[in-house]
Amino acid sequence: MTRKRTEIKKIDNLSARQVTFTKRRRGLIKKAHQLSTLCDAEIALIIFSSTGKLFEFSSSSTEQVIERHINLSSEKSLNPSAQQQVDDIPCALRKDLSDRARELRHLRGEDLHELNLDQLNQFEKSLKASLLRVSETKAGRIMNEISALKKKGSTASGREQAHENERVIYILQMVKMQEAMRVPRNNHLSGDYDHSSAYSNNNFDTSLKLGLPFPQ
Amino acid sequence: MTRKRTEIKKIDNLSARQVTFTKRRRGLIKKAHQLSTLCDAEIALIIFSSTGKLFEFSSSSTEQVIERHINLSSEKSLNPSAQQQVDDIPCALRKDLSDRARELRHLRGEDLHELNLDQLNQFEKSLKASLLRVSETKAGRIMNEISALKKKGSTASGREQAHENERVIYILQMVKMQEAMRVPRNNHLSGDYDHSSAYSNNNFDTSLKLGLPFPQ
DNA sequence: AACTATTTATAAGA
DNA sequence: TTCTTATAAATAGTT
Repeated sequence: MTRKRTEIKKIDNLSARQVTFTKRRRGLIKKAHQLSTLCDAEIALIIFSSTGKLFEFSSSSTEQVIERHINLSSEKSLNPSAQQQVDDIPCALRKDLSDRARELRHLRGEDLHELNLDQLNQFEKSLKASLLRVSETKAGRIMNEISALKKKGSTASGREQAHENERVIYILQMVKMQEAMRVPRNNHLSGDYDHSSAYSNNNFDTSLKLGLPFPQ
Repeated sequence: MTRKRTEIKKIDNLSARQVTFTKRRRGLIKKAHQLSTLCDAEIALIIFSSTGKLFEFSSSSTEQVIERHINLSSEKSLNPSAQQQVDDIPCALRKDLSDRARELRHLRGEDLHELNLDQLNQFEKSLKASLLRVSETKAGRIMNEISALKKKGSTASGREQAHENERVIYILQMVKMQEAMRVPRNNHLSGDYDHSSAYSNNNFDTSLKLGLPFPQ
């Protein structure tokens, strides 16, 4: 929407993504407010950033709009059990609990035998996505540390400098660690993998030798 | 916002209001979609027109976003007693639920800002451990497939062979995939996995060398 | 955090 | 309703 036409796909660069998120989030909430005012509409807008931070706008209260939405949905759904009474709630809760417990076990790498190969692959994918997020979060932290240091560095003097130097060394270690622990980005299942990235430092034997009478 | 600057207050004229509602509703949903795509955000947008008609947009499912919103709200509120029913059991359950929800969010790479750098490193470690287990599990599956084939191969004859070949190709793809999706070995900082898994039951005469992260 | 060149959204008119 | 168009508003890249 300016300087250049923007393609609508995930922004790779973390800081650019954060900036765009802030700008567009504000714009979106502003528009939501305008629509609710101009046209007397009831609106709830819930936004979770990729880091999990919550932003919301609501013309009345988010809970109220959610309730209205749920009421309408459950009216639509021909499932009367969805409207259980007090007695059923613990039951549903229990189900929820055990579902989550199961997912947790899997995410911790436990009971993986319950999953088939496709599910395992799916799972590996999402674990990698999580790792990527952790990396990004760490990278963000480290950048903040560095820019804070830079600022401070210009005003630091005398004995402060010593402590600061230690801090710099610590951060450099963090950066190295971050480098070393980076996970390859490609996680598509089929075809052409990018072996050029991130695999240069692995010390596994990657040769595949199968004594079967079939082409590799 | 054109031809004339628009004052943000309820539009008196009904048909003008309806026209504006339609236009701006579309615009808003478009923007919400763009934000969710560009910045990898999870968004739910619920719009009730003044006549009570529901319009909604959600990057995943509205219910999912609502649930996340509710979880976060109930976690934040330090007043659990207000949400509780007569029993203690639902209380404990609810607590359990939200604890697990929180851990799940972290494991999915959400809300990582809640963690400090050390916790992030810890977390990265456990994610990698999980990934390793997934790899191992997949490797085990693949090995089993191969040895099953081997056994069958000796007795297979004629037309069975064709189907079997397909199966082998499938497995080879799995093996390749396994290769490509492997995570680089952990480094000094994140530590020390136990690589002493008992994967030496190599009881078929075909030599299989997989770049698996444990000793053969 | 501010600027600005452009793109995008949209109010009014056809 | 749909399309057109003049203009307001949003915003990507830059500083």
